[in-house]
Amino acid sequence: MPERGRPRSFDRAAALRRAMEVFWAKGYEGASLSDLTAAMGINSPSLYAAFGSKEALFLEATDLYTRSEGTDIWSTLKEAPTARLAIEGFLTETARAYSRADRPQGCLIALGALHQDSTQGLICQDLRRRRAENQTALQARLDRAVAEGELPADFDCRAAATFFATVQHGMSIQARDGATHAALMATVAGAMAAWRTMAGANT
Amino acid sequence: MPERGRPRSFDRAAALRRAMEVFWAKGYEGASLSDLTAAMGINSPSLYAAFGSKEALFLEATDLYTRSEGTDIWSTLKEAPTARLAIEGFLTETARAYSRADRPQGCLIALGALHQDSTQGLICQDLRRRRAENQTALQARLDRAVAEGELPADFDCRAAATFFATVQHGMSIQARDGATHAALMATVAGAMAAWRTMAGANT
DNA sequence: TAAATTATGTATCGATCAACACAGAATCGA
DNA sequence: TCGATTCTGTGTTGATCGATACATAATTTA
Repeated sequence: MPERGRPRSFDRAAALRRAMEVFWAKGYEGASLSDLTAAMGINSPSLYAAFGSKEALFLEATDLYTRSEGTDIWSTLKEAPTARLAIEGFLTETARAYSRADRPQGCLIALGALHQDSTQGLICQDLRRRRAENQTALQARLDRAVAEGELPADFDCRAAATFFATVQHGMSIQARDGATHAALMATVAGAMAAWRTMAGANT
Repeated sequence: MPERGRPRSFDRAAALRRAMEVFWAKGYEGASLSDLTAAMGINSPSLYAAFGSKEALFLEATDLYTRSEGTDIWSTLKEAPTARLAIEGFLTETARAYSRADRPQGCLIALGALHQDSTQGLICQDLRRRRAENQTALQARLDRAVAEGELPADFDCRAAATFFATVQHGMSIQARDGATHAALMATVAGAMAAWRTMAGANT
């Protein structure tokens, strides 16, 4: 019954993916409707009919980003057998994802809208929430390791999660500056050097 | 002889400082001429007469930023007696500078223009150059420590500089997300934990 | 086939963008 | 005092921003 009237003549999911790539490369402000409609292959009335507004399109695009581009990173974090391998895998997957030749460099969540503004308060807030959720996921993995006795009880999971999340954010800027995969891995190595001090050499 | 014709009725240096704060808070794209002229207390023709264009104003503002806001961070790096204290001081000063209540949070150089665009290619390029210079300064300090025998000859100065520069970039995003000074210091502690592994426990 | 419904393309809306034309005002050297 | 020079405020420029009005096309239900 949702099939009444003239059917849509374009692939909504494909158009959303194109929009995601534009937002990813140019940020929310930097992506104009002209950029978006050109990449999506549609005219603006079709965009508004299908997605509602530029804001709503961005929110849907970030959702798609999290579901498609973020899965490797966050599934590695959760499924790795030890906390150390979880953090190392998390950062290694980040280095790989941020330096893919066929994708914009860096992270849409980290770089999409950093300057709060009256016209994009909602966007900023949404990305900020997503970044906070990521940091929470990091901390949850470390908390689990403490609960399972893998890490000492006095391990500061909150501080460590803050640190590793910050490193990941920095890697977005580094990648935007054209850093190679090897350069990003140098940062990963540095972060894992911190791990050895924080968790002890035996973990 | 530069005093001919009607004298300027506003303080050019003070106006530049106001412009710097607007760019710092909103980024290059996000700062409109209305924002700038309102903060500077002048009309747009005065802005163009005194600074040339929005682009030129931004470049002058980043220069002022480097000279005024960046001095503590980079003088600490150069003047600290040991490499370890240099890095620790560099990061500690960063944490302080990025979380000042009377300033925008994070760094103008890191956050001012991350999305390359035809209209702001020059701006992006300039900020990128400045970020590269900062990383070079970090590496130079570490190179010096190796040359002086403070660090082992096989210490990877380039990788370490990449790592600490990346941490600093991440702290800008962290600060933009409202991180307290204490939270930023948790990241500093993480980075210094890496130092202990990289340079050995005795440095 | 007719009525209802939804999508598309063209063309445009008012608002805002960065930048400037122009005339009057304020200082200079002569 | 006077011309030359430079700055200031008002008003406006063409371009672009995000978002729609409107007529037409394409489908479903009756």
